[in-house]
Amino acid sequence: MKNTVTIKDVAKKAGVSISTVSRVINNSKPVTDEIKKKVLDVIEETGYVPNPLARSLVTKKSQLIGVVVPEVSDSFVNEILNGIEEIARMYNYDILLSNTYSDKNEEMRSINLLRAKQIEGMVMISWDLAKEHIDYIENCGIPTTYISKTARDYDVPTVSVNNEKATYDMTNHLISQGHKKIAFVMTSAGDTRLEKERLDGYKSALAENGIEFNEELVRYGGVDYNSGYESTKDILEKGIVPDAVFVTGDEAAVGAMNAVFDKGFSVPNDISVAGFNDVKIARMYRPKLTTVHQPLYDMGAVAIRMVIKMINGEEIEEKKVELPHRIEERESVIKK
Amino acid sequence: MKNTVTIKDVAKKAGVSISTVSRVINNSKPVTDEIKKKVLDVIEETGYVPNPLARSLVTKKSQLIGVVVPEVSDSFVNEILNGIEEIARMYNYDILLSNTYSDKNEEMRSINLLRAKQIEGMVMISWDLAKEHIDYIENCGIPTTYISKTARDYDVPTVSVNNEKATYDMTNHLISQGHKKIAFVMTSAGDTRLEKERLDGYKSALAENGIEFNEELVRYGGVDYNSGYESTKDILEKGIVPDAVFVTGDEAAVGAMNAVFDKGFSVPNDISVAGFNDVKIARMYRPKLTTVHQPLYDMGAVAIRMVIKMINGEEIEEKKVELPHRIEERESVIKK
DNA sequence: GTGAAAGCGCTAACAT
DNA sequence: ATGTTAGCGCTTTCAC
Repeated sequence: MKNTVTIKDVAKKAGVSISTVSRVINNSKPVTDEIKKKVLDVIEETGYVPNPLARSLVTKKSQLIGVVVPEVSDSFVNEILNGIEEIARMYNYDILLSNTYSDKNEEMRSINLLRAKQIEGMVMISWDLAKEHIDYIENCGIPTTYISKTARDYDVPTVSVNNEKATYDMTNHLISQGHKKIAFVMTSAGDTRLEKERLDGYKSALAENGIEFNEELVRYGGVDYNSGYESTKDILEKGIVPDAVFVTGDEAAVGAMNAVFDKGFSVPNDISVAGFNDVKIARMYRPKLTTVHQPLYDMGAVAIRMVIKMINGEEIEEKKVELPHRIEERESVIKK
Repeated sequence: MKNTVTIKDVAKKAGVSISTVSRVINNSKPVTDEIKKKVLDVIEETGYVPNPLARSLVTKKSQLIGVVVPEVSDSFVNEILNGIEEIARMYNYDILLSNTYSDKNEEMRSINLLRAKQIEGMVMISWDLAKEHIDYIENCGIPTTYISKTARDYDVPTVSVNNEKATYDMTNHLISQGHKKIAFVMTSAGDTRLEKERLDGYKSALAENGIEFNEELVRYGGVDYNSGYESTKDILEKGIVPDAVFVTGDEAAVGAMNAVFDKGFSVPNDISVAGFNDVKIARMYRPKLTTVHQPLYDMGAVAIRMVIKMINGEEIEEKKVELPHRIEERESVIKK
C-alpha cells in the first residue's frame, strides 16, 4: 500500500548497483548520462522516494528542526511561527513543534523529546527561559536561536528588536502627543535584562522631557489579555487616572482598553492606550491600536536562518540580531 | 558532543548483549530483575537515549503525525492545534507541522513531504479540500482525520459540530430576540455540503418563524477579517440595513462589526452581530461577540485520537464525529 | 565511472 | 532468560 519501493528495487529494475542509484539521487558522484537517465526513468516510473530515516541514520542529518513555543495560540508566537515555517520549508527542513504552556518541566521535556528525535537545530521561543535550560541546550550542542525575553542576557544567538529604543520611542511619542501621566504596564515579571531595558527606555524618555518617574504608574504582569486588564483596572481603582497607558504587548493592551471602558472611561478620548508587537488583533480592534510594530514574521525567518547556518557550520557574524521596529500610529492614541 | 552513546556502549558497559538492553528499554521480553537493574543503572549513568531513527527504520513506526493547516496564525486553526499537540504528546507522538496558505499546490507538496518523513498518520485541516487530495491521501493509506468544510462530503473520518443545527440555533436565537431582517455572511464560497447545511439551517429557522428568505441578505466570502468586513460593507452600501448580521466565523464577524461602525451604525444598538467558532477574539473584542461556541480544543483532541486509533489498527466506531455546540450569549446581540 | 561491502543503531527472529 | 545474527534502507569508502 504505502511507498514500499526501495533503492534496491530501483537498482534491480535499472540493472545497476544501489551505489549508482544513490549517486544519481544525491548527485554525489559523476554518473554516465545514459545510465543516469535510465535510473531517473525507473525512479519516475516506480514513484520511488528515498527513505529519509535510513538516510538520516547514516548521515546523521534528520532535516528536522525543533521549535518549542509557549503556546501556538498566542498571536505573537504564531506570527513568528509563520516565518519559521516558510523559511524552513525553503531549505527543506521540517518543523517539529512543541508546546510548553510556559511550564518549566514541559519545557525540559520538550527539549529532550526533540533531541531524541534527532533534530539538527532548534528555535526556542519562551517568555521566561531559565538559565539552566539555556545551559542544558548549549551543552547538548544543539544549534539554537532564542526568541525570549530572558535569553538576551546570555551569550547565545537571539533575535529581537531594540527594546529599550522601542520603548523609548513609544514613550516619547506619547509625550509628544501631550501625555504626561503615562502608566506603564509591562508584560513580564522577572528581573530580566529585557525588563530593565524597557523600563530604562520608558524612564529616559520621561527624564528627557522633564517628567518625573512615578513608581505607582508601573505594573508587572503576563503577556495575556487578562494581565493587561487586571493591571490597568488596578491602576484605575487606585484612583489614578493616567493620560495614557503603555502596555508592552497587544493582547494585554486590548485588555487594558477594556479595563478603561469598564471603568467608564473612553479610549482614546479620556485615556490613550498604546501596545507593543503589532499582532493581528491590533488592526482588528476598535479603536485600532497604536503600537510598536515588530517584524514578527521576519524575526521567525531570521531565527531559523541562523539555525540553519549554524547547522551548516557557518559562522554567525552577529549573535544578537536586532530587527527594526517602528511606531504604528493608529486610533488608540490621540493628542491630549 | 551530542548523544553519541549507543545501545552497544550500554551493552558493553553492563556486560550483557545488546538484545538484553533492547529488551529492558522496550520491556519486550522478561529480563532478570538483577540484570535489568544493572542495565538501567548504566543507562542512567551514561544518559543513553535510544535513537528513534534506527528504531523506526526497523519497526516502521516513526511516532510522527503530520498536521497540515492552512495557516498557524488563524485562531480557529491554532486553538485546534493546541488540542492536537497536547494529546499527541500524551501518546508519545510528535507533530510535524505544515502550512499550506490554502494553496492547492502547497497542500499536495505538504502531503508528500510529510509522507516522505514516514508519518504514521495525519490530521488535515483545510478550508476547502479538493476531492483529489482526499483520494490521494486515502490512496496512500495514511490514516487521516479531516477537519475541513469540504471533507464532510466524503466517506472519510471527520470531526466537526452539527453545522446545520448550530446555524439553525443561532438564527433562531436572533429571531427570538426580535430580529427579522437577518443578513447571513458565510465564510465559504464553494458549493460544499457544509455550506448547504448552514444555509439550510438558516433557511429553516427563517421558515419556521414565517420569515421570508431573501437572497439579497446572504453573502459568500472567506474566513478572514477582511471578507467579513467587505461583505457587510457591501450589504450596507446596497442600502440594506438589517436587524442583525450573522457571520459564520468570528474574525469575519469582527470585520462585520467594524463595517457596521464605519457605516455609522452601532453594534448592538442599531444592528446586532453574531459569530461562529468562539475563538479568543470573541471574548476580547468590545462589544463581546455573541457566537456559536465550538469546542475547538476538543475537536483537535478528538481528531488526533482518531488518527492514533487508526494507526493502532483499531476500529473507528463513528467516522463522522459531531461535537456539541452552544450559543454563547454575550454583548453583540440584543433584543430589538 | 561503477560495484561490493561495511556499517549507521536498532529490533526481532532464531538459537541456546 | 540471554546471546547471536540478520536485516531495516541508505551512504560511503574502497577496490576495480
